Amino acid sequence: MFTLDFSSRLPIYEQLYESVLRMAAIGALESGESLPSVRTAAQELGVNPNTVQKAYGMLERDGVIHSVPGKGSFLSESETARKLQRKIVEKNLTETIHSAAECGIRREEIIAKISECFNGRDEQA
Amino acid sequence: MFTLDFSSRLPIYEQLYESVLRMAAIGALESGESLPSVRTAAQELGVNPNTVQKAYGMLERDGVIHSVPGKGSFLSESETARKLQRKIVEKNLTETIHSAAECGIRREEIIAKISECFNGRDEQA
Amino acid sequence: MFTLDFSSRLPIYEQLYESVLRMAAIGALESGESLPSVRTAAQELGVNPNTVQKAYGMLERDGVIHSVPGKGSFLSESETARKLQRKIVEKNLTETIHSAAECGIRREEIIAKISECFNGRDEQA
Amino acid sequence: MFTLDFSSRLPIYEQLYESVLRMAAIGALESGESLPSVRTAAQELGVNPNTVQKAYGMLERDGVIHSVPGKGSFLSESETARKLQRKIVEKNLTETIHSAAECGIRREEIIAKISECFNGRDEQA
DNA sequence: GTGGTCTAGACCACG
DNA sequence: GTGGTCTAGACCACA
Repeated sequence: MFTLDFSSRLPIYEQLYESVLRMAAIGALESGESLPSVRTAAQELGVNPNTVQKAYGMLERDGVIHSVPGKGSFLSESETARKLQRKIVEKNLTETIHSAAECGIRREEIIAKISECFNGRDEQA
Repeated sequence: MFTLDFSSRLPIYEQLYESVLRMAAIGALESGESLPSVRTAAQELGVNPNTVQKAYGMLERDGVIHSVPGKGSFLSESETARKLQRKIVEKNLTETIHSAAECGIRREEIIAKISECFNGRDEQA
Repeated sequence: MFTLDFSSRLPIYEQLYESVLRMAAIGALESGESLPSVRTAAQELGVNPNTVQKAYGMLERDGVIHSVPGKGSFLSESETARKLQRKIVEKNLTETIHSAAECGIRREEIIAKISECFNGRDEQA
Repeated sequence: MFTLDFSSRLPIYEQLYESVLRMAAIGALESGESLPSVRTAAQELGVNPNTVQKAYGMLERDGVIHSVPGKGSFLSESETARKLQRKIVEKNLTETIHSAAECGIRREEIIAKISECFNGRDEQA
């Protein structure tokens, strides 16, 4: 379901947060769809329920999901997820490009990198 | 001297590492130039000497600086710093662009962002 | 019939309790009027019968309704509901105003808020 | 230092959150002032460090405090706390007054309540 | 010493 | 069964 990298420096709960957000943003999860329960997710991912709870808590705080005690956790309007995800990615982009510019990477090189990354993607659209 | 942000989530030693690396990469520090001693830097930056020591240690490990016992720390070939910095920035760029592509940001939007960031820079070159 | 907000943090049974109490207090339900059966209400509201049972139980405990075995639940003297509701609201008011006063909100601001809330209400009375 | 009510329905971490926020909002804590460490606060309050951590985490997320690993937790601009506190209290006021209006409490009664609550307060100003 | 993450396991309220 | 809170205790990174 969700991907975790235990050797990463990023906390597990943050990875899970991003994982759910990303899936919601790209439409792999739909509005109102129910997420795996805290315990189920914990078991499947091999982590402690508290860790999942923390990730779900952050997602709820940010309006991406809403948890109903006794019922489960559900995706809120997927538009919320899309907007949030986009905001995060844009922030990352701006920061990264700035730091690239600062150390003398030329505009053309970045654009070349973009082409690399988009290889085989645009053709689908 | 070097820039630190104490409210950042990045460890101080890592910020210091990046700060020295960046200054070396853009030529603000020259090959062979001497760095402030661990104690001096610690005092000026208002941080623990251990923290400076750790940053210097990492820089030495990566060949950016070299310590001469009893004399201090000196910048190695600035070309080393430039290469390393470039490698890091390119890695960041690739990752960021990939994640942007993954969540549906279009190629044109990224290029637009680049133009924003480079505004007023290219003219200087 | 009754209003429930499933995304609220308040338990459903408590929302239902308040909803019935409010309707009784404002006269939308009259003395002796029969309430929907536990099962009917549960079905219409899309909640678990246990939940309705719990709300009804609390209302009966507080003398707002009374159940006649085999016949159903009926509103008691609506005066009871009014008094209870009033007691609750007054308690809330006192607490809220106190906490507002504690953190430096001025008397005039609260009175202004009251005018906002009563806009278009007093005229009806 | 901070007040907790273990018999309250409000979670401890939320009580602690509100307690710190209130003290910051009324100026009992000043900008930049250091808060008791997680462990210290936990011991003094007789709760688990994790509980304090959760409260501190929420305060940091809301910009009221900022935690520096290895150094401690510090109050951010106290203006942030004041604004947040005010926003919360105003929301409570509006809700409470609305519900009072809904069940037929008259404007004058609420104003009378205000006078009760402000007894002995305004004279200080 | 500090904050931060994670686990294991208990208990409660809700449905 | 569900989510939510809390505890106890471990471990890490940082200063």
